[in-house]
Amino acid sequence: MAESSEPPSSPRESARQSVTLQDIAAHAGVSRSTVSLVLRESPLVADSTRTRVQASIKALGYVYNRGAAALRASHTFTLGVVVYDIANPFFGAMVAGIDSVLHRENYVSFLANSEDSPGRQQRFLERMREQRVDGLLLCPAEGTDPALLTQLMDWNMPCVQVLRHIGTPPFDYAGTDFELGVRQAVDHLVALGHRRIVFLGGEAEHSATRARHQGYHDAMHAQGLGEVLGIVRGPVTRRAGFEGIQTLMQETPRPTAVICHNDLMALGAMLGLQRLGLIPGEDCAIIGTDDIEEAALSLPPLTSVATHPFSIGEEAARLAMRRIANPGGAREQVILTPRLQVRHSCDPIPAHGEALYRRYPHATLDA
Amino acid sequence: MAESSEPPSSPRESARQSVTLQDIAAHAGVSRSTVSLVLRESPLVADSTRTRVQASIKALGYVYNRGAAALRASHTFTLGVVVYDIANPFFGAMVAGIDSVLHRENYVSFLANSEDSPGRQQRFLERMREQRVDGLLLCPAEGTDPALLTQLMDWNMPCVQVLRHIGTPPFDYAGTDFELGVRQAVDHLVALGHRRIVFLGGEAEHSATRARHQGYHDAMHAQGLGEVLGIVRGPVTRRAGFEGIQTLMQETPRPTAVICHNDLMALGAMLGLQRLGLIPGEDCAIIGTDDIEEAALSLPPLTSVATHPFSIGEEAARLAMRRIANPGGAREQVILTPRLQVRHSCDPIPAHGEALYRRYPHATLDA
DNA sequence: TCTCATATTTGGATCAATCCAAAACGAGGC
DNA sequence: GCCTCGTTTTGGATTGATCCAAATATGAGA
Repeated sequence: MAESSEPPSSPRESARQSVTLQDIAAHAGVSRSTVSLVLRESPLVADSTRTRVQASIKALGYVYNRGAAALRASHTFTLGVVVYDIANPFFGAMVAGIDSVLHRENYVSFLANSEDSPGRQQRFLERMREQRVDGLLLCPAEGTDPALLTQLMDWNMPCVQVLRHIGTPPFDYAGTDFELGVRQAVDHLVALGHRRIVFLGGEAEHSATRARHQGYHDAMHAQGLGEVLGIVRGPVTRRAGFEGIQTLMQETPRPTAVICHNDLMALGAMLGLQRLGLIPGEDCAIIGTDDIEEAALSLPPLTSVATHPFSIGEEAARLAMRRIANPGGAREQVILTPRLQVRHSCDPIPAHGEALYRRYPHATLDA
Repeated sequence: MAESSEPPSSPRESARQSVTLQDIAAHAGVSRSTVSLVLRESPLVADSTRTRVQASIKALGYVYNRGAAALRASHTFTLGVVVYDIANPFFGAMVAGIDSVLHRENYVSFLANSEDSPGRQQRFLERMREQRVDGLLLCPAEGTDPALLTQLMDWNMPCVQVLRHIGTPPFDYAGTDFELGVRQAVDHLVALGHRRIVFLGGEAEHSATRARHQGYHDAMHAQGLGEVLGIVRGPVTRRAGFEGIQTLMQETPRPTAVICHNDLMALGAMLGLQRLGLIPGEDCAIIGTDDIEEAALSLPPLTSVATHPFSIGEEAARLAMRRIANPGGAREQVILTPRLQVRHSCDPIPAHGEALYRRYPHATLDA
């Protein structure tokens, strides 16, 4: 129906169907099998043969058919990647890290954005199974049933969890030490003289949140501030930061410092302070998590726990490569060390005159 | 070698190789062909048969093999997507838009980050051909040879260009009206009383830059400001904005307003002003392009030409679906209309006392 | 020159689906 | 009871590579 009589515009020799191994073999005077070996860069074939075959491949304009190869071979050189919010620049950087490693390894990846919906995630994973991908990189959607891991094992599908994890060890995982990160933030604030330190964000539904809350709890206790204030649970969006801090600032006594679940929240929180006519750093210190690029550009520049998304992506991809090469090997957890990137959102600014921020009482998230 | 004697942990019946159409057929008492028709939701099969077959499929735990299907069928329900900077939140949003459409259409996509390298892009495209993807969504890397389009036609590979385009029409394209966007920015500034308006950024190596420059040129002439100032070409990164504006501010007479190629540059430019002790809006108005999420969060909130990346992604994906369904159809260009999102980076702030921004003379991109 | 080990090459079976032309079925009409 | 026509179903050919065991070529040493 949609089949025109002729391939519209190719004066070349794509006229016939398509060139196959068989054609190359005939042209080069060898067998199909030998051509196949050349394509796969097998050391078995003699140099002279290899050269001849390669010439034929070029001459006939051969195109390798991965689908056909995959039918028989055990690998597809293909990976599935699931993130839950690709619009978040943190994940953009992470995907860039993944891509850089896969490119070197001659792998290619399917990407899906689960939007934190376990159903959507599940559909994609099933599709990946149908595509016979060699493995998965998975940032599990919030609320994912831990049984998913068992399912993937049943499927015999290597899976590296990234950033968040579900189920119980051992599993493959690449992420950062969130507990340490929060501890660094708390210690930094305490050193600056803060005691009323709140942790803002997270619903405790997944590991990355639990780890942060645990880190906060432990660090506060270690500093002898255990019960001074606490954790405010909630979503982790800009808006949640914007609104959350405004609520916090109405409490008495006020907190003097807030550590945010991620930079998006922290940037929202700074805007929220401004909305109240307060000054980030002076009226309330703010620390974010992730150190996305934007963090350096806010006013004041945001102090943030750098979690190195690009590196996490690289490590996750490398781990997946190792697991694919050795499916039975011991599971690994690659935990990067975060680093507190100190900027100016905790500086007590020497007050002189009207606070500049108060010039923008109209600051909102939408305008 | 890496083959353990037993699939490690599946008490289920994945014990044997894998379930094929043949097995389903036997179980349901029909032929292979019928099962295939059921899988493809053909209206040919009788309801009773369909039900029976579906039951068998479920009972045996069948997994569709896309590789095998692709070998014979004309479609793979697979797409290749190439962007040049996935870490840029603009592209994150665009990819999210693409993903949302593809998900509805039961398509799945390979993603590559070309890093604006034509070589890397070419490698990926060849790989996509090997994978027999049904089509491509391509944001061409800077410096891509226009002959690429001819090559893709030779390959018989549908391709929708996004945001940038190479070659000459007709081709499929989805993007925004950059010329109009810049015109809106210029007109807005002129209405505020500005005359010394500079356009900052772009190397004129690709369509999206040329269109912006053209739009600037036309709008300035329409306003009778043709030769007042001009375009400063260069890279389009945050750093370029940061440094570019500092150079501009040392010229005499200074520009009073700067329109930036994208928001990243604009955010960098605002920081650059602060570094000089100048105030965005008051000492120099700034307008960005894209209206990424961060734009609302800067201080002052950035006025920006909204280009709706999510919608562009959706439109591009929909166009690709149409082209795949009808390869011979007339090429389409889907051009969205940008909208000037006015915030406060052009407000002449009533001066009172020391400018708050001057409190952060240490503002840099790295700290 | 013959043997034996090593280095190359090969053909047939196989992977798991789709395509297609033809066969089987079932219900009306004559 | 036979014929026709539309609806379902089917078997065989086909897609294009890899796997594997066996065949052949090559070279060194006796």
